Amino acid sequence: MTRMHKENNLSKNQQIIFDLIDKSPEPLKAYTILYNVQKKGINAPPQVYRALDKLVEIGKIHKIESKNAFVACKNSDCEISKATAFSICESCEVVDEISDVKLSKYLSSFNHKKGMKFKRFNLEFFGLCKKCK
Amino acid sequence: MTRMHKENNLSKNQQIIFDLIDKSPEPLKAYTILYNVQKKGINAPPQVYRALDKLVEIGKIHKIESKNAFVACKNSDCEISKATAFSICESCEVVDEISDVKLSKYLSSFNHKKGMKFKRFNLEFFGLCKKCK
DNA sequence: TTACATACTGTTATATTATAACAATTCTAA
DNA sequence: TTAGAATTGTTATAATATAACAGTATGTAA
Repeated sequence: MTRMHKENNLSKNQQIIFDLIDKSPEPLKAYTILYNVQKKGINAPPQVYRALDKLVEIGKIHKIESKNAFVACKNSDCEISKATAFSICESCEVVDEISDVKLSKYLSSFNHKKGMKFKRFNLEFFGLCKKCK
Repeated sequence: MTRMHKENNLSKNQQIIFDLIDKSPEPLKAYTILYNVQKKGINAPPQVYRALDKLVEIGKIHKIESKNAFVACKNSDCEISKATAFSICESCEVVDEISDVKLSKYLSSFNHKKGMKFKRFNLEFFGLCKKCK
């Protein structure tokens, strides 16, 4: 077994999969990732999903729920990983992570009337990007 | 073939499935719906998904993306169906649609720096509800 | 250094969610 | 009344995700 890459805090599989997502200009789906890492010895879905789960948990990537796809976090080393917002073009499917301090603060301090305490949110905007409109 | 229930704008299958979702205290998944409407002659997944797609399109129901489940719209006959917000308890899984005019206005008028024009958004808050915290 | 707990890996099988494709029926509006 | 649009029914299959189990690596505390 190769040694783990603990110097940067990610295990071997986590690093391979993070690198792939981080280099991708678009959100990647789990099975697209699988096909692309089979040459590196990652052969089965559970290996991909486990790495994805961990990367989401530590904020290195985010899941775009409406697309079942994953993007690397672009916001200052994932400080706001529990407060995510994305813009999604309905035509060309481009996804951008929105980093807007005011928006983030506004939502983070939003209080539910029914007394719920929020720890996390995910916001997905849909529309047409500059090119497509 | 039985006649369609056009008096209220929904087809037979759409009405059956909407009624089920509307009566449910919790979000329903597509296959849970399927199992529950088989006695009414809806036998196959495409019949369920087609009705769901249409109901989402016309704003009678919403999809909770993080749960792949569907809830009836509770907001004044679905006027804001293109601007949805939900609170989700991570412990008991209770989901509530948030109807907060200020929040809705704030997000509807949010402008993306990159010049994207938004037509729609979906916001999901996660935390612990009153009972669970 | 050992031994224990925790995290990670590999693997097979299967569960869950969703759509393609095609044929037929029903509805609606002109 | 008839043509187009929407809906239905059906079979098959695609796409997404997890269960379960066995083994390996790593950190840490005795």
